[in-house]
Amino acid sequence: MDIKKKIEKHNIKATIARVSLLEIFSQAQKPLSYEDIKPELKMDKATFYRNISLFIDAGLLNSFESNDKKRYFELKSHPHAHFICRVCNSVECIDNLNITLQEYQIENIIINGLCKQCTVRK
Amino acid sequence: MDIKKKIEKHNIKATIARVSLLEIFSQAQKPLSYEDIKPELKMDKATFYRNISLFIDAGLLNSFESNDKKRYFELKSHPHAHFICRVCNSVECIDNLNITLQEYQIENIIINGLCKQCTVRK
DNA sequence: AAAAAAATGCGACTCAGTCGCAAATAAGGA
DNA sequence: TCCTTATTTGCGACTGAGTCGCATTTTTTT
Repeated sequence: MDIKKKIEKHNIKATIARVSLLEIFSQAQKPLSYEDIKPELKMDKATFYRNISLFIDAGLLNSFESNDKKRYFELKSHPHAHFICRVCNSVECIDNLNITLQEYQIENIIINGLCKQCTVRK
Repeated sequence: MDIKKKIEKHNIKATIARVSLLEIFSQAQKPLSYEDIKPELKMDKATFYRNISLFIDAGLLNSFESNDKKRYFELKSHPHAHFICRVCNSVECIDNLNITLQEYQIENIIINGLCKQCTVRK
């Protein structure tokens, strides 16, 4: 089981709850909010957040806030930016965008505005 | 009264509550959260949020989420990015960063990571 | 000045996220 | 295998941002 090893590599015990949680993120193609995950969640809300924090601290997960007050989580794979549409609230991953800032260490970039579809409709 | 005119320009009635609210943002040098504003707030929480939404829809204010689960508001003046530090949670305005995305309309950019001070301390 | 429309305050509510604690599960000896 | 200890989990209660309906106040219109 690949995921189990991935967890244990970070000195975290691979409990059933944790493996199933990371599995959800592995199968997703884009960031997920608690609301997205809730239906298929087999653990308590508190446990969910505790494990999410654990994964974030370990560097396995990334989290950021949308403009619609939702917090999104995703697997920390390759660094990339996220575009969040003000109108339709969709979240898109933006690759091939390289920004550097002197003396700052960038971990995530969120761009707010109008997505392709919503720009056209204006 | 400058602020009053600014509000009325957007077809919004310049009530006392609204003028006082925009005044707070005019005097601030950086984005403010509800928590920051609360002490000097003279209106009800509901009214505050209603007026904030109004200003945002009118394009007078900008809002974005920090990584510490707080929502920040600021006057929409010149377009610029924001840097939020994962460690000290400080919010900094980043000028002279120009990013363009084909077919997307960018309204705000939030960069998460480690700020200058916290990068050094690592 | 009266009637209609908009803005506000109030209270109740929702929902994400947190915390303490007790029960359950896992790990480590002897 | 049994006992002890450390971790993890579920449960319930709680906080705090943000929303909603409704009655009251303020503003606008006729």
